[in-house]
Amino acid sequence: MSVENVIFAIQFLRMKKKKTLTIHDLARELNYSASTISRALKNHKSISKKTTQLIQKAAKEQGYRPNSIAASLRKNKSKTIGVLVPKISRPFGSNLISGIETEARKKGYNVIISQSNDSITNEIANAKALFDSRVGGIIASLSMETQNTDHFNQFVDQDIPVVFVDRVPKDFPSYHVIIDNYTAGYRATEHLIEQGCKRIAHFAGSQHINVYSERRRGYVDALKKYNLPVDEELIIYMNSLSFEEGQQCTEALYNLASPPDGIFSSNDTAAVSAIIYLKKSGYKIPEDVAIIGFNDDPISSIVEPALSTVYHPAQKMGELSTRRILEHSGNEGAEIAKEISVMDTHLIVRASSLRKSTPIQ
Amino acid sequence: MSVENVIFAIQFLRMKKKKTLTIHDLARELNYSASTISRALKNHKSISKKTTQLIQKAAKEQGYRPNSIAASLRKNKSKTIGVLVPKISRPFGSNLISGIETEARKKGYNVIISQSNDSITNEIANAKALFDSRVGGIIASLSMETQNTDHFNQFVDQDIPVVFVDRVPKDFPSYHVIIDNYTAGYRATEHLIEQGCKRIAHFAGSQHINVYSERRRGYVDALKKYNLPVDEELIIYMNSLSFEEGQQCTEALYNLASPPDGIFSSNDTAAVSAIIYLKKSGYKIPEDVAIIGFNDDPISSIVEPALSTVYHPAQKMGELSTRRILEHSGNEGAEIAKEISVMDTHLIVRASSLRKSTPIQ
DNA sequence: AAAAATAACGCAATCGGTTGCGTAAAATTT
DNA sequence: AAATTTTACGCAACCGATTGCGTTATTTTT
Repeated sequence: MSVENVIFAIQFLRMKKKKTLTIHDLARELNYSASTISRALKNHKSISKKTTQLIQKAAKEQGYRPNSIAASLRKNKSKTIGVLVPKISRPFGSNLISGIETEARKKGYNVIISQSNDSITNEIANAKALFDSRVGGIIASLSMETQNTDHFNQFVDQDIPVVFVDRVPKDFPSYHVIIDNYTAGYRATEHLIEQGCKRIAHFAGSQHINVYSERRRGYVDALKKYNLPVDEELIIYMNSLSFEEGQQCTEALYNLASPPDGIFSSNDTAAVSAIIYLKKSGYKIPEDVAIIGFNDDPISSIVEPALSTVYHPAQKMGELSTRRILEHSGNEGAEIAKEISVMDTHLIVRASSLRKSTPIQ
Repeated sequence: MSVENVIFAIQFLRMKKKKTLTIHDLARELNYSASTISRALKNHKSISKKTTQLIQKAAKEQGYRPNSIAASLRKNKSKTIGVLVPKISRPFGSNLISGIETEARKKGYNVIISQSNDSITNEIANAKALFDSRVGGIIASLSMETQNTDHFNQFVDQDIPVVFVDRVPKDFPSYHVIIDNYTAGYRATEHLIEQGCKRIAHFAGSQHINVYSERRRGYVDALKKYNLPVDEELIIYMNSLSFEEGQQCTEALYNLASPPDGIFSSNDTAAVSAIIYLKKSGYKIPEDVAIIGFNDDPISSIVEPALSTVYHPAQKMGELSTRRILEHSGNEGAEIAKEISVMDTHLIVRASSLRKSTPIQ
């Protein structure tokens, strides 16, 4: 058996794994240097038209695919956006990500996702992982537990753009993409007042999270504006705003001596749970209790009566966040310390809050 | 101005961007070679305990973070799983991804997502992008349009494990993670028959997609088994199984001379749209029409009457798919041509199909 | 025609870990 | 004590693309 044969045998065993074509393979074959191949493939002007075409043609024919890992290493940054959200499987999370993915892929960026499950420990670990893979930017929505955001400093230090979405920290030199939660909370409450509610309860979330404290602030101010008393008994602070928690809290709420005739919930899930609980308990919605939620989740238009809610542009927020990252990546060292983008939102009035019997104006 | 000053000035301008610590920086500082640092950080046995501890301590103190891009390049594969689904924002998509992310992160893998929006063009482009970023494995659920899967060959050629989930191709040498759609369709239909339905319609999806053709096959066989006629007029082939399409098709269906008394829908969205349409039209659910859907989306337990459906373990399927990838990556060149994992599912019977008035047994 | 400018490409370092192989020193065996 | 093995580490190539700088050949300018 000759040496030739041995080599052949080994190669045969490895045949399954075809070697991927590199820029150097093309260089050798076409009698050009790797640099020229690289430049030709990117339409660099210093390479002649003829050569460029020849190289591109050969690359295409032979199915050359660039190794973006190598490019990333060399350029010390990857065309990748890291995403850090509490939960992917919630409508907000998946719509946000869908928006990010759509916009990112348009520009040739990949999207790496991670979820904190509302745990700060996970959030920190995920931030590390995203950093290690040298993402070109990061889009984050904070976990319920997050009070300190030091784990995002590493990105700023490297001039890696950070965009906080929806649940954002108070002070952090980065991009923010949010909605006006205060005004939304105000308008939602005002709407209930206009529908004749006198005693309006509020399902609140953790108050160190901006979205929940702002919604609460809007709620309180609307009551004050219309000279309604602010009764702390009617503000229910929930941990998760889950369906189960919503049911329990509603039950407690309606065991009060004087239960509310309206509920502004900080999310749709809890609002829907209230609707279901109250209907079962014999209350009429919206006649006895008018209800408005937040987010416009799919369930809100399915429940009966259909839930009034605040539209939350999750998909659009994802798209805008991505654009912010890409803009920043375009002009390195942009001198932006902080930029807040407030996206549009509006009430969606459905049956759960519309008392046809009491037209206000 | 001395040269020193010039350099200082330049460095000052760049100060914003702190240099990241590399293995070589540590090597220089600790008087070891880069190889030793690298090995020590991975607890390689050829490095003494003392040195290992010393190096790990220094690395930790100085906040060293490995550049996983560099590692990926050298090892020619990344600890990254690529995901390709039709739509992230649908419950199935987001739950699947959630499962993938959970399992992947546990093992230190990143997850890159992409959505085809049910377009074959996007699917091909996304497959390319995932290949270019040299993912360690790929998990895919086919688009509605996909009939040819050549764009997945590049992964097989490189021995990059491919897992198809839910919507899978007929013949492809890879892992498959599915449910038994035939049996599920059979049981769902059987359930309606047991509830006294005699004329059962079926909302079907594109028949070149395995999940829809299998469900249809189960439906047909159940009818035959119970000696009910198979009326092609009652099998509605939809394109998207969307809410709107569901409503339109339901309308057409109930304009027939003899409309059905039961509907087995291939998804929950269309089933819910039928419930809402029929209720509005004065039909009683389940007395006049018993309905069962597929997937167990959140809306199915919110709609009234609550929708009976087939449980779809999306999250679990994501977790298992990920495990398949990791197993394969563990033992290179595993001789697996094809492996099909069928996950458990079951009926969830709710009010929309439960005719208390007609207990069969 | 000489000088200058431009076009078209190659060289070689670089990004930051990883790893096969080599080697000196220490430990163990005979 | 000599021979052998083991321990602990370094050298240098490597992964594949990118890019500053340099070098011819060609074209343009004066």
